[in-house]
Amino acid sequence: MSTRREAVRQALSGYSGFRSAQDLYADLRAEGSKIGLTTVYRALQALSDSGEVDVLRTDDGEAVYRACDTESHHHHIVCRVCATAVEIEGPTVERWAAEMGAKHGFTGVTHTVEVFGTCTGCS
Amino acid sequence: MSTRREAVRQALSGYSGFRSAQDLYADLRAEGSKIGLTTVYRALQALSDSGEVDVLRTDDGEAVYRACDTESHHHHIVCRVCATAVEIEGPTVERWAAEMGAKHGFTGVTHTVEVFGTCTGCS
DNA sequence: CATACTTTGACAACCGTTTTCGTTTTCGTG
DNA sequence: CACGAAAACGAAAACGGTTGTCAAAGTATG
Repeated sequence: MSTRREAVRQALSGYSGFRSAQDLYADLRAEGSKIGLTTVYRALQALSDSGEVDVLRTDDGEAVYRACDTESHHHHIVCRVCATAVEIEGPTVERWAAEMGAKHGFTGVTHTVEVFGTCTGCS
Repeated sequence: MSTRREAVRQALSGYSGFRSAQDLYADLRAEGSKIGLTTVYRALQALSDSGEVDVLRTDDGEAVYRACDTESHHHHIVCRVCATAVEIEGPTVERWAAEMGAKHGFTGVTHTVEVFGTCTGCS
């Protein structure tokens, strides 16, 4: 496990919400690191592969990343004003997605669920 | 309302699932149309603005569009091989999303849910 | 210290999307 | 029908995020 990857992980875990690769790169450079953009992308990809961070796409196609507290599969409810994200658990959805897959003869079923709203502070 | 836009709308409604702008462009050209890619994008954007089609992003950042048969809110299960999409209903998820929002003090809660799998024909 | 292997980062390539801009089509009006 | 303004069109260039390339730097091993 390289130092650079660790640096990216730390930069990401300093935030509670989602952060884009470019943002993280800017953060690290601002801190004086000489890291390259390529490496940030590679680190994020590796972290995402190992399940240490979540990835999702914003509406304009940019990938955003988030360091998760828990290892398990879960979803988020994201404030559409301040982008704060709260982790939510959903045995209900998991079961529902699996059922729907089975019902229509689909195998290897996965799903993405994102919930958006306005949080208490922003409404 | 222009002829081109109508052509794009029809090309899209010929499919039951999601279709990318590039796919639609290829479809139209294959039919002999001399439409330009730019126009396809413009038409899709206009249709999306007016709420006639839904847009979402695939995991690799590409925008995909669908013309919905029903006005009502529903989701899809998409085959990751052939991209066929089946509409599914989910009172369960709707309720779950609403509950989660309320539980964390979020207002104006919306959600996106997409289920992926491999359909019977492709597995 | 020598060697093999991995990681790094500058830079270029990619790809879907958007913008630009000159041309064509559409449409209301005389 | 003819005319001119306004809208739509499409080819090509620009754009922006992401990924690939490759030589240099780092690291472990013997």
